[in-house]
Amino acid sequence: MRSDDSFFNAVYEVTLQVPFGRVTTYGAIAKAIGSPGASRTVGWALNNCHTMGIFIPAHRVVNRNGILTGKHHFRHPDLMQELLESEGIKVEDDRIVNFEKLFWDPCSNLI
DNA sequence: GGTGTGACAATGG
DNA sequence: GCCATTGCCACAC
Repeated sequence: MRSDDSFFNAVYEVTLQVPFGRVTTYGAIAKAIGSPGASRTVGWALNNCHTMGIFIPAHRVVNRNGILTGKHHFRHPDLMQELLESEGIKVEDDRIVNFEKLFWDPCSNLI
């Protein structure tokens, strides 16, 4: 930390800016922060987010297939689906329903 | 400074 | 159309 947390911070910023009831992908976030190939590192950053002691709506972040890959990394595996359903997003078989419609591109909606 | 890993993505068979 | 492999970038040891 404190070395190049700009990358991590960028990931958190984008993730926090995901609108209510919307979801995005690791690749989209990576691209939005200027590293389209760092999709894996995005997940890494989110994993460190809880290590830092801050909360990130990672439940809105899924892989390009719309699958809740990292749900198991939450405090409770079901919490991810709970939050998504609470936002009006339907999750079936750990997958986002109407993922294409709910997909939010930070690069297009960035302020 | 090199190696391994990590919640992915894209391509090939 | 699905399974397996490689590639990306950044961080931890």
